[in-house]
Parts: sequence; C-alpha cells; structure tokens
Amino acid sequence: MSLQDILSQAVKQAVKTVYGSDIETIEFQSTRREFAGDITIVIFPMLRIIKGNPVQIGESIGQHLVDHVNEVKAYNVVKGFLNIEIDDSYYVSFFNDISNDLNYGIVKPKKGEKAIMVEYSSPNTNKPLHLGHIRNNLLGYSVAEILKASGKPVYKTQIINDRGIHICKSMLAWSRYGNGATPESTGLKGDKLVGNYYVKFDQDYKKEIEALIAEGKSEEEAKKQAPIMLEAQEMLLKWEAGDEAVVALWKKMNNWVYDGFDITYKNLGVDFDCLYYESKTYLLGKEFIVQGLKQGVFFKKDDGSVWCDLTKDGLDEKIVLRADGTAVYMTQDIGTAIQRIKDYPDVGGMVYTVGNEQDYHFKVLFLILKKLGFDWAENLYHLSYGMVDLPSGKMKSREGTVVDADDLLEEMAATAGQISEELGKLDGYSDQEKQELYKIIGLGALKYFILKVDPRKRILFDPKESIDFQGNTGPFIQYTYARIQSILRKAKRGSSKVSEEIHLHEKEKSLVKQLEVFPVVIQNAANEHSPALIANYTYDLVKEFNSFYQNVSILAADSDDLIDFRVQLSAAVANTIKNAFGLLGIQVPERM
RNA sequence: GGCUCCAUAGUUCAAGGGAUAGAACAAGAGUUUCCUAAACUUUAGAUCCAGGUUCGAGUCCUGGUGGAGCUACCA
Repeated sequence: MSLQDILSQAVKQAVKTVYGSDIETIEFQSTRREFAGDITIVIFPMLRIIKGNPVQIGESIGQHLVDHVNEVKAYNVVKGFLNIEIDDSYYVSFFNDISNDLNYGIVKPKKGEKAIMVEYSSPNTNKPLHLGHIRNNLLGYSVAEILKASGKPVYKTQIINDRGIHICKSMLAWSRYGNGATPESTGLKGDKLVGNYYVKFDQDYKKEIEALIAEGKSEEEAKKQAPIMLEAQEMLLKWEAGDEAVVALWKKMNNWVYDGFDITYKNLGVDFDCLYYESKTYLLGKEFIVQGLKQGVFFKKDDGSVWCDLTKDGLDEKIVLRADGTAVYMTQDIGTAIQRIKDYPDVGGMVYTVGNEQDYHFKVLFLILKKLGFDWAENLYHLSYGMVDLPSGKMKSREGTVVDADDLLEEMAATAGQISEELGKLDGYSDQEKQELYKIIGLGALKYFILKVDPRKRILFDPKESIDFQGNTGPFIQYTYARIQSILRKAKRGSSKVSEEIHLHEKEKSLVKQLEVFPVVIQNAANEHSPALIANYTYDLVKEFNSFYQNVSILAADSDDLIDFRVQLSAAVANTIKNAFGLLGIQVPERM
C-alpha cells in the first residue's frame, strides 16, 4: 500500500472518530520547501462536510495521525494546510525496496488487457519528411512507449498516403525530365529524388497558369485548364483503372520513397508494428455506410449523396459518400478503423497522432463510429498537436522555408560535435565512437526540445539559434546520467541494504521522494497522452540530483554506510533517468 | 459569420481550483587543489483587458483584445 493510501485511510478514520462524518476524497500535495514536512493535506475542501475552524480541524487530524500511524513523525498546521513529517525509516525502507529494481515504475502489459493502436507519421509519398513530421513521429512514438509502460499492449502503425493526384504529379514530372534517374544513379535518397520532381511539376504548372492568364483566362480557369494538370488527372484515372505502365511506375517510385523514409525513421529511432496503405484502404468503408443507412445513422439526399446529421451534437451535417457513390476521406477513415479492429481483435482503442488542423475531422469521425455502435469507439483519442512554426511563420515548401528532417538531424549531431570539441570532452575516443555520441547527444537535444512542450501548444523553432545544450535540455540530463556512470565506475559499490538507522539529509530525502512518484507520473502521462510530463519530471529529478551532487561528497562521505547509500541512490537516479528517457525515445550515453 | 484551440519574466517553457506563480536562456555577481564546470550558488524580472463564481482563480464562467486553425461531393 502506498503512503498516500495509508494516510488517506487514516485521515478518513480520524475525521470519523473526531467529527463523526465521512469524507470522500482527500487532497494531497507535496509540502512546499519553506515549511517543515513531506506531504501536505489541504483542509479547506473538508469544510463543506465538517463545519469549523480549518486550523483546529488540521490540529486534531494531525494529532490523530501521529498517534495512530507509524510513518507519521510530526505535523504542523499553517492556515488550512496540514503538513505531515514522515519518518526517515519509511523512505529508507522504501528505497531498499526499489533500488535494485531496474524496471522500477514500468508496468508490464497485463494479460488479457485490451491493446491500443497508436497511429503516427502517416506521410505523403511525394515529399520528404520535415520538421512537422518529426514532432508527429516523436509524439506518437513516445506516447506509444508511455502507454506500454503503463501496462497496456500497444501496436504502432501508420497509414501511408500513397495514392492520389499528388503522386501522379511526381510521376508525370519524372517521366518528362527524369531520363531514367534513380536513387542509385543520382546518389539521392529516394524520397528526396521523388520530392524534386514534385517541385518540378509545380514549377511547370505555375508557368502554364501564367501563360494562360496572359491569354486572358481567369486564374481559376487557368488552374483547371493547365495541360500538365489535365495530364496528371488523366494519369490518376489510368492508375485507378489499373493501367499496367502507370501502376508499375507508381510502385517503383513509391518504393524509392519508402527506402528513403526508412533511413529517416531509423535515424530518428522510431518504428512501426504494422503498416496500412491508403491504396488498399481507400475503397473501404462503403459497406458500413449502407449499414449505417439501415440503422438510420445516415440519410440520403435527393442527389444520392449520403450524409450524417450531427446538428444535434452541435456540429454540422457531414458528407460520408459522394453523389456518384465514391468514398470521401471520412468514408475511408471509418473503413480503416473498422478494418484495424478486424485485423487485430485484441485492440480496444486507438490513438491518432495528427495535427490540430484536423480536430474537427476526428471529432466527427469518433462521433460517427459511436453512432454506428462500436464499443471500442469510446476509446478513441486524437493526439492533436500544434504546428511547428518558424520565426518567419509557417513552413512553406513554395517559399523554401521547410526544415528538412534529414538535414536537421545532421545539423544537430554536428552542433553536438562542435560543442564537445570546444569543451575538450571525449579525448581518447575513436572517431567512430565520437560520431556515435554526437548523434545521441544531438538527437537528445532535438527530441527533448520538442517533447518537453505540451503537445497542444505551438512550437517556435528558430533554425538559426538552433537548440540549446545547456539548462533545461536533453544534453543536460544526458550529462548528469554520464556523470553518475562515472561515479559508479569509481565506486566499490556494495549491494547491501541501507541500514534503517541511517539519518537522511534533506537532499537525499528529496531525491527518494522524487523517485517515489515516478510510477504515478507514468500513469498520468499515459492518461493524458503527454510525454511533456515525463520530460519535466526527469528534469526536476536531475536538478535535484545536481544540487545533491555539488553539495555533498558521495565517495568521501564520513561513513561506509553513507557512501554505500549515496552510491546506491545515485545509481537509482541514473536508472530512473534511463527509464524515463527511454519513454521519450532518447538514449543516454555512458560518457560525454 | 459560426465553431475550436492558444495567450504567463526580454525569450523558450512549467504550475492536478490551493500557501510567497516555478525553471532555463539572455543580463548582473560568485564557485574549479575534491566524484566530469554541458555543472553549482546567487541578484533582478511575468499571469492580455474587464467583470463574475469561490474561503481561495494563471487555472472555472461571461464579455472584449490579439494570434492560429477548421468551417470542400480535397486528402
């Protein structure tokens, strides 16, 4: 039983015996530094049930706790706050329990527990990945890991947008100008090569529009009549008809892109358990529209189009099938969701990592799936995140302000290397080992920078100022981990349990307290789908440790018992950093 | 027009309705005979505006202001 549970019961008992009333919930918070005590109970909420002076109530509850609970050493009351001091022995025995548990805080997936499918990345296959995809990938991957650590089985997936007019544009431009260029012949990453032809198309398209406008056509007409666009549309029709040559080209170019993406994913450290392709799912969902019509979830308009009336839910009417009977985006998403549950019957919920410009879409999608009566529709979550903005505003491919994912990863490693060299770290390491470390550090800086921010908020990214390596950053935390490893190398670490007689210093106690809440932080992060909670927790832990590290001597303490305890405590902190960062997908180096 | 989200030190971020709003960067002042100074210690500096609910509001409600997004038989 956790300390909070023990106290919770005892407080309820105290209120019952002293005032004869029952209270439902008790508000706990950690005691502010300036007051004596470890944990604080807020008395104010109890005033609704017990009438009286909050200070007196605090006094009587506090006295009851001291008398009846072993762990409670003393108490004091400030205004409506009951501060409780916990006996050191509680912390020591708690620490003994966890110090050798390498997976402390991480819950293994329970048998029979319903799985969660987490979708993220989901790129188009006509452009390389950029900074926005990086945020998406990091969030999705991290949330998946956090859910796993909270005891849920997880499938990571993505839906690849591999069909449509945009692909045809790249294909068309390649046919015209490519001269058979391949990633091998050009030395370009496949996604970059294909992306270049997409840009090429756009340039030609613009020229043709200008020419048509010069001939006196309106801009709208020109956009529709540009020959290159008509040709692309024709290609799309051929693709849909299964034209052999078109499909072969489509396959070839998409495979180039996939190879390119794989490299980026690998460098980024993310992975997937299963993949869905839009070319295979875009026809799904129609049968459920028919079913929904029968159920009365949808209705048909005179022109034959099918709609869902969501006005009673405060939304608009939403189309789910075109008049010509073809599927729209919503139809596909309905079909894909259902298909996934068919493919993986143990899945009981899904998380969609998609930018907040699609908030409305997912609100509607979830509502429709609920109306169709699927029980898992209750457990759908749109992990909605804000844009990554540049100081100049939005990233725009046309203006060339897109921050390319591969370039960014390389720059981060280069910056990490530069700083390391300046500081004279890592002398005596081989070039290869250094490069490995620079990657880990650069990636750590980038990932932490993005994940420490609340997903819903926009991120401002200044490529010129780049990302800090000091202060509240990934490298700061990695550095602390590396320093602890250095201590552990030098220490003759005993594995004996710490004597419960030992007296804890303030800094030591606060470290143990900090470790104690790690499992709760994971659960909260899982419930709120927020890696930021883990990031901020880790930072707090590291701050606490650094202060401890600078102010007490670990390897030269005045007794062997104390050295042993401090070394073990350091090890436990390092292990927690490693586990927490693991949930963020950030590696920790043994030395830096 | 309607709807949704955001607004906190000069800057980037924190703060489950709770005590004197926390950090980091930038600015100022210190700390390296000792476990890694990418560190530590320290000074100054903030809740967009106006109401309301509450014992208590950065947090909840209403109305403004400013920013972003959605509001396609596109995906």
